[in-house]
Amino acid sequence: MSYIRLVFTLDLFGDKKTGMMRNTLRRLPLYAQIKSVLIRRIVDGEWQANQALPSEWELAAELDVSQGTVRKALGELVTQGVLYRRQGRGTFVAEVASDWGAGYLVTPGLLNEKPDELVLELLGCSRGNAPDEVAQVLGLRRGAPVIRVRQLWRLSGLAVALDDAYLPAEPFDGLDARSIRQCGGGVYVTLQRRFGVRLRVTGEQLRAVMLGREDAAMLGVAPDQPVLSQLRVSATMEGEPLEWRQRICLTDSLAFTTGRQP
Amino acid sequence: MSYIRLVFTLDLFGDKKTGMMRNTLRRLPLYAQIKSVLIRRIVDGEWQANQALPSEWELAAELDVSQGTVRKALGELVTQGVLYRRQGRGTFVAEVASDWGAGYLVTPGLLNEKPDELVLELLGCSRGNAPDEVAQVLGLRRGAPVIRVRQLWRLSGLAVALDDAYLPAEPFDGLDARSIRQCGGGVYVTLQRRFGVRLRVTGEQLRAVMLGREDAAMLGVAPDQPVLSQLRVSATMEGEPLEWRQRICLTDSLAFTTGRQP
DNA sequence: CAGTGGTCTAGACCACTCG
DNA sequence: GAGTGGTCTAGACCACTGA
Repeated sequence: MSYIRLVFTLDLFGDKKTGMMRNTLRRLPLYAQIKSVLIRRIVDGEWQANQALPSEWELAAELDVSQGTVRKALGELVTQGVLYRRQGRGTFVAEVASDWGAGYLVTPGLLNEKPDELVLELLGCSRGNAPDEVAQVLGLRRGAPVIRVRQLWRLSGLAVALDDAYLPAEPFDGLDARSIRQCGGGVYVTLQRRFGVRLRVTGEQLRAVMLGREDAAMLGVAPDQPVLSQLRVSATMEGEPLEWRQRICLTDSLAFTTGRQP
Repeated sequence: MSYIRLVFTLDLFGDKKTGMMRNTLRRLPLYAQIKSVLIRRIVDGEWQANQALPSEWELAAELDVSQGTVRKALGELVTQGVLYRRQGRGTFVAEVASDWGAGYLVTPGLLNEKPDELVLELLGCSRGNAPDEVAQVLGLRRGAPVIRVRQLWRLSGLAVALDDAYLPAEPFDGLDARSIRQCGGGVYVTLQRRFGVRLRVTGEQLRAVMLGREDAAMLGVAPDQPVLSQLRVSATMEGEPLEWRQRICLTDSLAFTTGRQP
């Protein structure tokens, strides 16, 4: 519409008349640029969770690309879990990912797909220095200031998992137990609402270890039993790692499935 | 070209002239039907592993659909891991999935992406009756005849995992230790080569358990240590479950990552 | 250089949802 | 019935590969 918008569009997308990108300007495919624009606008709060985006045709007109290109961009965001689609209704912003992450707990045996009803409980939020491993993964200097968040997961009252998350302190100045509780207890929800940062899981490792005395006390179970140790790194949509998290998960009565919740 | 081909095409795809499917004939989208045709031809051995398919345009002409539709079908098969693409070269049939499956072992810490060099060793292949859980998952009657395959995984000589796989005996009559060894020791490779069945993992569960005495002996390690217990069900491309597999995985020096190998 | 996958457009119709 | 996502086509150009 405006001059600003016109300049912006030309700069970002190149020559539209031909339907092709100018080679000199080309960095990313059009649909990838559309993705970035949409992510930016979602993170900036232009559309809230479970709210519908403009239709594919409206977005196409607004962004001055074809509907197919918008569709491709939306499709990738759906795959990434940022959006979801409902035929005949529209495209919607997904809820921020749960702190639990992909996968879910089910009764062992692979048939009963009982979705979990996990309850998250914040144990504490403190400041400290980054352990070497955390610093390395998050790209911080040794001993850099970090925020440590400890959480407990309960399934129908019983403790089933214990989380230990580290975030760089610098970009998250106001993050404390109160603000996390205010947002419902989840780190990801809090980062989204308070800092406009939307994280996604980028790496995960699993091991079987013996439950230590301290963790056992936190969980209220006997020590010296085998537990699933889950290591996870999450990053911004742009790929910058911002969270290192370790989880101890009891799997004596529940099994951990990989993949998304159905 | 021929009469047979014409009838086949019309029956399968409906009215091509309009570019739309006739409502009366419609069951699946065109691209999904193309997928089925391609899977059939791949499983039938029309193209071998790492061999190029005809180009998208050739397939489009042959199947009497547009290149875009072929592309969408190929794209989903790439996502499923059946095919892979190389820009400027072509679309190729992927190797049959390894018995190891998705995920891989790495040194703990999430940074070193050292791909594994796992060696598979066949311990035995015997016939027996399906345990109840296996029968239930595979849709067999209680005590139905099954084939049990035991395998050992080694990483630079050291045993790291122990597999216990069950398959229904009926469709796999000639399957024995000799034929599996002949195909390199993998169950999936053997099923593909000898029976034209291509399996894909459809479900996976993980738990932490204590290593039992017998399994410890098989692995040549001390019992009473925590190990990762992995339960997996695999099915044909059409979705019929055909394999139940349990794995014991040592994770004291190696961590198990989720997701595909990079 | 020819051939391949990768991107993009414009236009069309279908299937679903909801008022 | 209007509006949305879902599918399909035809045609074009780009970027990469390998002979």
